[in-house]
Amino acid sequence: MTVRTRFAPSPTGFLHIGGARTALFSWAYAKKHGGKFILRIEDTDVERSTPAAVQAILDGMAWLGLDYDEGPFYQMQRMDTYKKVLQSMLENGTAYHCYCSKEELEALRESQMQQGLKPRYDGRWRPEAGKALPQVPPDIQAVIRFKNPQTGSVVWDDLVKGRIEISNTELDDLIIARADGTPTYNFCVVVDDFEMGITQVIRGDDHVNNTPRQINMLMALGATIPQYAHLSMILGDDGQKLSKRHGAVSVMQYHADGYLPEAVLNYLARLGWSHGDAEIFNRQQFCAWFDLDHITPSAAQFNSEKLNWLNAHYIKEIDINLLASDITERLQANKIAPSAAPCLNNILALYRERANNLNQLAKDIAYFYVLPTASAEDVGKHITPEIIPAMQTLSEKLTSIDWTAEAIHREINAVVTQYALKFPKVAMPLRVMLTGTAQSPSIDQVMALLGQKETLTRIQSHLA
RNA sequence: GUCCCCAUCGUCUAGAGGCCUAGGACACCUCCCUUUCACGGAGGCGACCGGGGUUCGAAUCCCCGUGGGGACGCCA
Repeated sequence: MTVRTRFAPSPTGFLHIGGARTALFSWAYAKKHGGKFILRIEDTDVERSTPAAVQAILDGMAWLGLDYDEGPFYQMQRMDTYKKVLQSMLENGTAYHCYCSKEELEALRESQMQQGLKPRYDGRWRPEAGKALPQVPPDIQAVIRFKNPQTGSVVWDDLVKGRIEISNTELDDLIIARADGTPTYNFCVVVDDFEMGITQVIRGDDHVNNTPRQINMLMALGATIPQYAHLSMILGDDGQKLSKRHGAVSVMQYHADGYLPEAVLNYLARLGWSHGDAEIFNRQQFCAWFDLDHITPSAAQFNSEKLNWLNAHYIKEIDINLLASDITERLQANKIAPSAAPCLNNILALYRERANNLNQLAKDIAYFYVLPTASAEDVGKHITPEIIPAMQTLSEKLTSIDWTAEAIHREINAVVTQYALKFPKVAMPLRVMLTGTAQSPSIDQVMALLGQKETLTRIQSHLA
């Protein structure tokens, strides 16, 4: 049987880091087994679903390079199918109408909680042989409930958590269609997983409790039960649960924050999954290695430091032209247009080795295209009155040489010798004058890239 | 409250009864490289939640605690 996995987000917000990992694992599992990966948008919550959120999910997946073989399917467009299944369940007695009002149910829940019981529907409208049902109230629109088995238990062998058994006495008759007739989550999932032939359901472990209900419905529909793999949640950097208010950032936020998708992907892959000691691996390698056996059942805490480390790695690795176009966008976002003169590719070749963030990288090289302003502190510390004569001499020497890093280096050395100084005594003021900061790669290389004219202009402006 | 799940360095993890004096990675510390800051290289610090079993032998299996988390919607 060919593997078919799916990612089924609800479009009520952006694609966050936990959802992205779920998608990644489902995607990788399908790739690994030569199967199909399906994207299904679970938009049956009309109140909260938005087209913007759908787009955000699509964008997030595209950015990470998670392509799907089928879909996106939208549940709201599959109403006819659900209605049909609902009707047949009503007919064969696996579902029934319930006329309880929301207030009635609320009261029931409350009293059960008070008694220390697990709140659940008491089955007052559940048809039973020889049981008299209440009078149908005229003013209430019925919901449809699934007639869950009341004895026995549901058992499945979870691919990450192992065997899980839940007694049917823990379950109640859940609502599968609202009063307005729209089907609810648990029902749509079941119908879709069945009809789409999903073989492995890989999802967050907040769904563990839904699984027995879904299995019961699947059985009522005569479906083959898929395998389930429940992934533990991802905690924030501080060990706290991720929430909209607390660190659950959109994957696109990582793009905005200067991360390469390769780094985020690699990081996410290692969060809860491992392949021996392997830490760095690309998409292809991951797909070849991925399996459900090496997923950790416990929750994982997000660690930005490690993401930074991976980002640094991929900034070094990425194709220089791709890096240049990314950095160009970031420069432009800061109203800086990289000109042809100092070649961006060459600048990046020099700077990528030391960067771990694209925004920082763009910021660090901005001085090539826009005149930097050094802090008074750096100026005062490095451009001292004593060094001015040496700088003046250097400036003169630099006017008549071949503009290469080697030649520049020779001239600096000559001045260092002439004035009996240490190399940094000359290099540091140059750094401050040319880059506006006290940190940069080798100053001779910086000068070579900056160009003779611009270099001399900047030096002179500090000597005048 | 009820049900379910989880538990190895600060963090991510390796670990399928002897390969474990518990390995790797991030972070941190030291040193080296050096033209500043980084990068890179070499070292270092640092963990099996507790208690009982089972076994010749347990990080690994079982039980009980403890701690954490999740679920209990006409949300998904």
